[in-house]
Amino acid sequence: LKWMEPEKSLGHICGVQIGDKFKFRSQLKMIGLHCQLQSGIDYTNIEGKNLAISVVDAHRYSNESGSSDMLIYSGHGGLGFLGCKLPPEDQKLVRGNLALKNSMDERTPVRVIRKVEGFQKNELFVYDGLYVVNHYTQNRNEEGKIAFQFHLSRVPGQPLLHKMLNASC
Amino acid sequence: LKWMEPEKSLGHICGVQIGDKFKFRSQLKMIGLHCQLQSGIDYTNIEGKNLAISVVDAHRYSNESGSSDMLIYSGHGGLGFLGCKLPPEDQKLVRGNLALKNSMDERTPVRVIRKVEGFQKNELFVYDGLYVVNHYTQNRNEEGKIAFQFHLSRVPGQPLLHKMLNASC
DNA sequence: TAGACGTAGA
DNA sequence: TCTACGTCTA
Repeated sequence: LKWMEPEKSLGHICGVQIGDKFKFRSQLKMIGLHCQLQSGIDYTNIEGKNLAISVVDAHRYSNESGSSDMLIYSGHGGLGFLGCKLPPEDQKLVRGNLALKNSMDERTPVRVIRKVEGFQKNELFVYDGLYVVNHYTQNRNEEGKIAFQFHLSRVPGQPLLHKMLNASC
Repeated sequence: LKWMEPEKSLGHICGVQIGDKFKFRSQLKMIGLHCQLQSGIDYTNIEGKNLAISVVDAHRYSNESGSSDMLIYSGHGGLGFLGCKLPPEDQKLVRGNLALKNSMDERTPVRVIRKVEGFQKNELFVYDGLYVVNHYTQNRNEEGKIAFQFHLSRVPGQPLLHKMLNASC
């Protein structure tokens, strides 16, 4: 018996609800919510174009979350993650970054998973539902290197995450 | 129900035989053969002294295995593993390195697990039985940094590993 | 072959 | 907080 890789798809995953919690990235992969074990941006080829299907905000880059329905997600690459000892480089519009741009162009939904503080300092990954990429910026960071920021907004009409979290306490 | 960490102990593990194969480091940890997920040297405090209980040779450092009953195991640290992009440093006689020295002084056995090529390029971890640390050297490597090498020899009277591997093919 | 928002223990 | 002979995908 061989485990079948779940097919990568856009939008909600059958059986997974907003507020569902997971301890390990491997669990996100198992159920097909986010199929990358370490990479923050997951994407797949849909009709010849690479589209982002999910992102994990584990606070390893300097993301920002102004309000509960906004997320500013840093692009990958450039060795810009917090605590990296290697000299910084420019980020490039490739792989996950390019996929997020394509998702913006196509206005396709992106699943968002957030790492949150759980009971007794345990950290958990929580499914926060669907977002769309409104736009992205390409700036130079403090080290003078190119860095992307993708501005996501939560698709309206979904249950509020903090209410789901409180409900399950 | 909570999974109990196996107690770290010297010598053979009950139920594990020489030649037993494992795909993941997490499995070595589960059965208590080697309780570090990434670290190559596992050790524990026995009567006030840190003694090495197991090492994994995954060929990430420049180890040498002259014959089937010898193993020259590189110390950890100093960023000396193959492919490391950071500037090299001196290794220090701490943690795993110190534990291997202590094991030498006490002549206590050290379990050896080797990563080997399996069927169709699959790599596997194989239990190779008990070794003792005969001596260690402290040299300067090509970059002029201090590096340890621990010289282990296989405890006599154990089944030959290659015979066990052939037997299970 | 290299990159990647991991994970647990010291 | 930092280290560490991992593990998977592209």
